[in-house]
Amino acid sequence: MSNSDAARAASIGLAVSTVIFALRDADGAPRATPPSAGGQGTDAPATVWLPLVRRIREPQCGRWALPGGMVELDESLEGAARRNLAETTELQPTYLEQLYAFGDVNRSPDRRLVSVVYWALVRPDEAAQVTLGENVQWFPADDLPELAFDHNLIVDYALWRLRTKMEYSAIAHAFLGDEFTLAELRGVYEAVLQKPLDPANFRRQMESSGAIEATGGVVTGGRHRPPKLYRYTGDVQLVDAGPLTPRIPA
Amino acid sequence: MSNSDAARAASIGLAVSTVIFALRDADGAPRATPPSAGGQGTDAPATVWLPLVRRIREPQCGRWALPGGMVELDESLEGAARRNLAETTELQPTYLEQLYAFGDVNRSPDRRLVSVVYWALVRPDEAAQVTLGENVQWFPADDLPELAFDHNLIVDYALWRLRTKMEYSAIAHAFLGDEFTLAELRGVYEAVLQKPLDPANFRRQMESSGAIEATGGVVTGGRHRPPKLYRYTGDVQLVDAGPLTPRIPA
DNA sequence: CGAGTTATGGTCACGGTGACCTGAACGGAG
DNA sequence: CTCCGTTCAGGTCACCGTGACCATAACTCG
Repeated sequence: MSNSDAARAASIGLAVSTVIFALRDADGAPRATPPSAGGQGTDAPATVWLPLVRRIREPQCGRWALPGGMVELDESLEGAARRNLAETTELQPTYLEQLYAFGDVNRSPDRRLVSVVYWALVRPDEAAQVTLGENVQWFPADDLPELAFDHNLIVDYALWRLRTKMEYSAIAHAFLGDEFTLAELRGVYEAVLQKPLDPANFRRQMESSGAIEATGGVVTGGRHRPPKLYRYTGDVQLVDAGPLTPRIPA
Repeated sequence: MSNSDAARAASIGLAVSTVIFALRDADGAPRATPPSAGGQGTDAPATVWLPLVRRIREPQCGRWALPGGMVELDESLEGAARRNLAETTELQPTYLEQLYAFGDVNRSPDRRLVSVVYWALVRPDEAAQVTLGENVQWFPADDLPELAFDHNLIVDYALWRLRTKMEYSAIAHAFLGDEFTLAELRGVYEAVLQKPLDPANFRRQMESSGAIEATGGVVTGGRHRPPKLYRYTGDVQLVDAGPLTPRIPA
């Protein structure tokens, strides 16, 4: 329709970034309890954390930013997100979903840049493997420094999506291993939603949802009645993980 | 990180497309009742329709496709969507929200193309102004021909989003004028959700939600008790219309 | 005026939820 | 070995939103 759109549009840069969420202890410790092993069970309240990388190039050199990079010609958007994740943080997320495409004209001071942003959930034991260093560190999601570009806005939006989706979808297990106790699962909800939940009511809701089933095993070693282990059945759809997700039939 | 990403990525084309939804009579008539005027009230069941444009260039020349085009260097993504809408269908949507970024490697046979897709809701009186022709026509959203590229997938996803969001958000009024009767509002829900709703229960829910208020006016002329007119209060947030939407405080 | 139609208001049974209580099953202290 | 503190696990109960349904109101048209 316009005169010279194809030629001009070719110079818009296309990048991907990812907001990676993991649960860690409030003091920053990597949340010892991997998949509910016999460990003495960290019961300190967990909070939401995310890894950031320090920019080593202009513009905004030195500032913390979301991991990301340009999209290659021969990779999909999600593929580009996974590649950048592996390259910068060595993470292979349990859950990965597109969040939003940010494309304001002046969001990057250099050239015109459109970023397709993904958000990811990783298990604590995975998160612990992130090689920290001068240029990669974990930050509490609710108390971030001033980030590069519009990344503060992006993280806030991703955090809102995480908390909203946690209330109506079954994504909590992406923070846990294959087997988990109800207390651990409840801990995930409490960490994300930032409010205590009644253990008995939580149990009733989870059991009636059909999303989990008992494995038969229990966890011994605690100074109390041994809790049963559960796993996700997969019966409950992960609602709206994108257009390619099989939808619940009407 | 990679070797030549910036240079290669520069040649990925960035486009926007929009799925435009409007309600029309099942036979395709433009849904006479504009903003609940004195007209004799079309009470034929409405269904969801969308306008498509015929491609006049290769690739996929001749096929029907979503209205859209390339993003210019000096316009935002939403701005590009609005411009393309105005250019191809002369529409200024009441509601416009980003849907998803589609970026599979082979979704366009020609060159690598990433499309940021928006979805829009327009009022019937607006929709009636769309200049139809050989290359612009309305189609029922649930019975589409084979479209160009991956546009069938896109429309299906947009339709799923519309129906899902209709159940928990207050977007129905985007299909109506400033003032409307509860029957008209209920008709929107019934058309989108494809199921009849109890008039009395619907009234109760709408009134208790605080989303609407009576204007004081009524509609006379029907062969029955005159219904009150309502308007949206704006108190109820349009949930999740993107990162820039003010969020409900915790 | 009566018939037909929709608007509007009310009742009632049911299911899910939050608040709360009680017993079960462990480890540890004495 | 017993008592105790803890969490697990199962249950009760009041409340509220919902769907199904009934009744009356208020208009037009024949």
